[in-house]
Amino acid sequence: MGQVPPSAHLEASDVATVAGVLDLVRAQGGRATPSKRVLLEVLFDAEDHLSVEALAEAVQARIPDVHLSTIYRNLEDLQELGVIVHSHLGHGPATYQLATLAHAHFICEVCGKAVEAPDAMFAGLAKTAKAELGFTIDPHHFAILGRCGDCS
Amino acid sequence: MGQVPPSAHLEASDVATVAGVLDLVRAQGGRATPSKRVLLEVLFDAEDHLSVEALAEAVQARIPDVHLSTIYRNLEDLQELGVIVHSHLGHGPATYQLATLAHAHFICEVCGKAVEAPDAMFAGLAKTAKAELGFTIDPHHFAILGRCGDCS
DNA sequence: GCCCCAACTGCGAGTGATTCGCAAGTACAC
DNA sequence: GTGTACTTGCGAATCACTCGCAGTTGGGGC
Repeated sequence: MGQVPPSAHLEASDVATVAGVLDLVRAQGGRATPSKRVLLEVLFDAEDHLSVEALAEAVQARIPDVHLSTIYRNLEDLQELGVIVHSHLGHGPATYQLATLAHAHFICEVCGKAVEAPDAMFAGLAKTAKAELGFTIDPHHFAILGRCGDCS
Repeated sequence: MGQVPPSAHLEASDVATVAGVLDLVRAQGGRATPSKRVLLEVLFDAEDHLSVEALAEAVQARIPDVHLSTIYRNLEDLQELGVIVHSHLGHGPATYQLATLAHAHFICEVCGKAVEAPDAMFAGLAKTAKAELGFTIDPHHFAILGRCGDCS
């Protein structure tokens, strides 16, 4: 800790640092445990989404005895706090990342390549879905399949 | 069989009837087995997508001893032939339906309601994805999450 | 500082969906 | 009819999680 004042009246804000998230965890009645801290450090360091397997490997590199079920439980807690999200990039296990970095994906069903899709690309669909179906879309959760340029 | 001539030179066409699909199966070196026939009848009768569990129940109502793994294997074969597709409507098991009936879905992440989305709604996204990323999208496979009008 | 207890953890077993290996069964080309 | 390659039933295996439980520990309260 350092850049965050010793609490007093912090309000679920400053989720931009590991320490900030741990303050939020405590504010919600949780505990700032080593496994949670290291998991957060890994997530903050990650450049893209990670599978639970990859997360576990990274966490266990620093704390060897952290059990997979603990990773799952911590991920679930952090999701409930809204700090992270998971998404499904095709079949296979889910991937996790910081909520602030969430984005949509196109996955090539031939070569498996994942392409990140800018949110702006979904503006039209979001508008139509809202207007015609009353539906507010969140395009981040499930990837959209298709074929990349090389495989068309 | 009846409306399809006894083969001779049929060309993977007429996939609009059970008999037509079974001809295609044979043409590709497969066998027209009872379990495959009944599975197809169930799929042709179905109005919407069915889970493997529902399919198995319907098939077993007519042929009690069909094993789940047989259902899975037949579904896989029919997918390879392009006759059916499966899609994921949120977490939970996949659902299957005739390829000709495939469409996209919006799923409410609060109440779970599934809304069918007309393909036209994706025309803009398809165009932009193609133009900007070279990506040809197939929006049918994974549902898009969000909130329905009632839950917003 | 110390205490206490709810939150957390490791561990192993359980679950749900799907896949696999194998030996017995059967569709269908010849 | 016959042979054989495709199918099937069955049970075990796998994969991604989830759960129950008993022991551990963070951190608010004194």
